[in-house]
Amino acid sequence: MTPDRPLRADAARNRYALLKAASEEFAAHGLDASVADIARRAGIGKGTVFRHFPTKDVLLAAVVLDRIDGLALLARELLTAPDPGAALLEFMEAAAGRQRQLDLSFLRDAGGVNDLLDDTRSELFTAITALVDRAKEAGAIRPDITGMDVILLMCAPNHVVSFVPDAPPDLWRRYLGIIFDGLRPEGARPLPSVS
Amino acid sequence: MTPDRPLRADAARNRYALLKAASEEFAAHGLDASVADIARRAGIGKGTVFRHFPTKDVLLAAVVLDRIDGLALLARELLTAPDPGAALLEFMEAAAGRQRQLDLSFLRDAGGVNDLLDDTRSELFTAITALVDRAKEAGAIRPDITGMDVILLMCAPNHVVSFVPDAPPDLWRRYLGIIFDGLRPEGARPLPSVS
Amino acid sequence: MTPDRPLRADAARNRYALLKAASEEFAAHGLDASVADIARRAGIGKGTVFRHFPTKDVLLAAVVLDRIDGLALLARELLTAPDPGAALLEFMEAAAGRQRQLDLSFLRDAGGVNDLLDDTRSELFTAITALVDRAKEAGAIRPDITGMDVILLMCAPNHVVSFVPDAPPDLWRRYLGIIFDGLRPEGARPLPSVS
Amino acid sequence: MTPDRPLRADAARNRYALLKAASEEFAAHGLDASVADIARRAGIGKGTVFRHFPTKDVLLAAVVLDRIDGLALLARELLTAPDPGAALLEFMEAAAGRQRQLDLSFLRDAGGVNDLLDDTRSELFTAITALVDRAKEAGAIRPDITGMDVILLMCAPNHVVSFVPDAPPDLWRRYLGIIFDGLRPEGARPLPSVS
DNA sequence: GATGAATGAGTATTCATTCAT
DNA sequence: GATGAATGAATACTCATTCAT
Repeated sequence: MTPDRPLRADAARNRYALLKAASEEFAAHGLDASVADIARRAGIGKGTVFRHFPTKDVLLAAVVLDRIDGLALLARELLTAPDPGAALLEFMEAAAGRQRQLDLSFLRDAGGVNDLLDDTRSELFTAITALVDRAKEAGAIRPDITGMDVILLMCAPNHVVSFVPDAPPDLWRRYLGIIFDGLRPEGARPLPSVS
Repeated sequence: MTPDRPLRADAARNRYALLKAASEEFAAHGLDASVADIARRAGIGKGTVFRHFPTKDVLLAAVVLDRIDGLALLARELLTAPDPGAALLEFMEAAAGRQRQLDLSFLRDAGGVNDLLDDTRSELFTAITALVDRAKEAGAIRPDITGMDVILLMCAPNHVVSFVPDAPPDLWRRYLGIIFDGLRPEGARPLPSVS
Repeated sequence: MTPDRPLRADAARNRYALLKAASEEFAAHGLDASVADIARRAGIGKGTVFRHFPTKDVLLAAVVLDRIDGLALLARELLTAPDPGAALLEFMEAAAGRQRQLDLSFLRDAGGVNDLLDDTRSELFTAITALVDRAKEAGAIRPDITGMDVILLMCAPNHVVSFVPDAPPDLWRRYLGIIFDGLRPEGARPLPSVS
Repeated sequence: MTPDRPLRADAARNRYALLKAASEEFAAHGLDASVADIARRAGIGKGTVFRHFPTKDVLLAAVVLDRIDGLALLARELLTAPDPGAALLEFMEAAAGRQRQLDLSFLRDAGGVNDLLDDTRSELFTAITALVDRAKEAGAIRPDITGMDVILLMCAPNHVVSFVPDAPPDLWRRYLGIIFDGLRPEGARPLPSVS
């Protein structure tokens, strides 16, 4: 994330605008977002994009890294919240809310490009697992749920909503509510074992 | 679906191979799947693809129609099953299972090409709503769930699993289990109202 | 023109319909006329087109040959008409009139495919030259005009008219009138010598 | 014609080479000239063609505009020449001479793409009509000739010559001579009235 | 003999990436 | 350092021609 040596002021400004623009374009058009559009939205030249990120894939990885990093930070903060169940819910809400701007699908596609990214992903995973364990200990969620389950399911509400044209902006909360109720211990049925 | 007049034997074989190959390629590469790759996978020439389907969009619509049609059929059958709750779960399992080869995202993208497709989509929606209503009357699922919720959520398990590299082939069952538990009346919390 | 051995009745019918359709399609769309459209217009299958003419070029040559042959016939008949000047004008009118269905541009593009075509072209040239010589002897046209001039200029009126969208169907007569007046001896200026 | 702001040196060079190559390829192969061939002839990449002109049609329009603009300029200049008949002949000679590289057929095919083109075409028409009127007043050409006649007929010599393989490069002068004699008042016959 | 399904080379156009300015 | 012009591989689609039915 922090580059090897400090950037010149204008370069830093460009890098920031670039990441923001890329995040928005990727959110709007998926992986098909064109470098030209990203550059235009950032108000810089196409060549400058490639000066900052040698390929489009690396740019994508940087955008994803930004997201993951923010989520990992939040997850660590919530570890000290008083109500573990509420903390987990709050985390999932925050994740879904931010994600609306950038489908975490990209998590899937941005692997192998950047070691830092893999590290940050691990940190996120660790923090979420801790959140989940606390919630389980508090009896807020059923015991057969793992951190990975939460990571995976927190992506679902936005994905689900993406099928609805002109969806109200907080429709995702409905699906997060349902899914979170599925995580609760009340009325839980044993989950199928997976081969 | 069934073409106007019977196809020549080779044409029928090609059409079948083409739909299968298209389904697989679209599943693997999304809408970016190239016609050339589809043709190669089907073992036919590029031109033959266009003889059967005048544009890539129409081909996509045909693939999607195949899926939707099968699902609608199943949903109608399950309307007469003895246990309404089990029937709904079975439907969602079948949907998720078939969908593993073709992300229903395509539901979203293949509109407007084919009237038959729109009709079949409506039929699917009607049948699912009936399934849901029966399950609600039987007390198998909470009363604030709609047919649309089910349609949307039944897409989630596969999406969720798509983030897992080398996932076991039935991992999706785990997430369907969790989500279905979220649909149950036990321990249900009121869902957030949506603006 | 006459094929090596007599065709079966249906084949002959097809061949005739094919030549007619090809003539019309070439007239309407130029060399870009598609074999599929020609076949459709003739009411026969595409494969049958290729049974009669091994390539599109050969089909074109056959169409052109038909035209040339008809013109050559007419030119020979007019050699015995009483007024040589009127005969030449009549020939040019007939040529332009028929040509409206098939731009003789094809004369240019259909060479080298068919010996018979080259022969017939020669016959046409001979007959026209004779028509011109008679007209010159009668003082109806200026002496520095050759048969080739007439061949070339008789194509011009239709070409000229092709630039006019929605041209009245006999606009070409206006331009043939002007050009023919240019062939007359009255007011003729010496033509530039050509290197 | 002159672009909005000065092009970089290399871009200007490319643009010029591109227009030249396009003009030649269109002349040689008509509208079927391929963009790839044009690019190759210009010595630039295919993509560069599309940077300069967003579609093939626009490129064609640019080529045609170049021609028309030059002709309109010349026509306006000749309006002040001392001998109106000679001025008209000179104009037609120039038109035919330039046209040898680009059949004005394109006048017909490049419409609707470019407003400037339509305007320039109108200017050309106005100037030619003025040239013709002056020549009529001077008695150099017959009174029943219009500006449109001249526009149409000035295309004819090159078309006529295009049928002659290996034609001497100034053969068109011969046919322009004949046609121009047809425009003269001496020996003019009434033109057929057109429905 | 006739048909039309299959083929694949060819076309216009896009876009990530490189490089001259 | 920044720019945007140039590049060419890739893509959807067409059509003359071949060949199984």
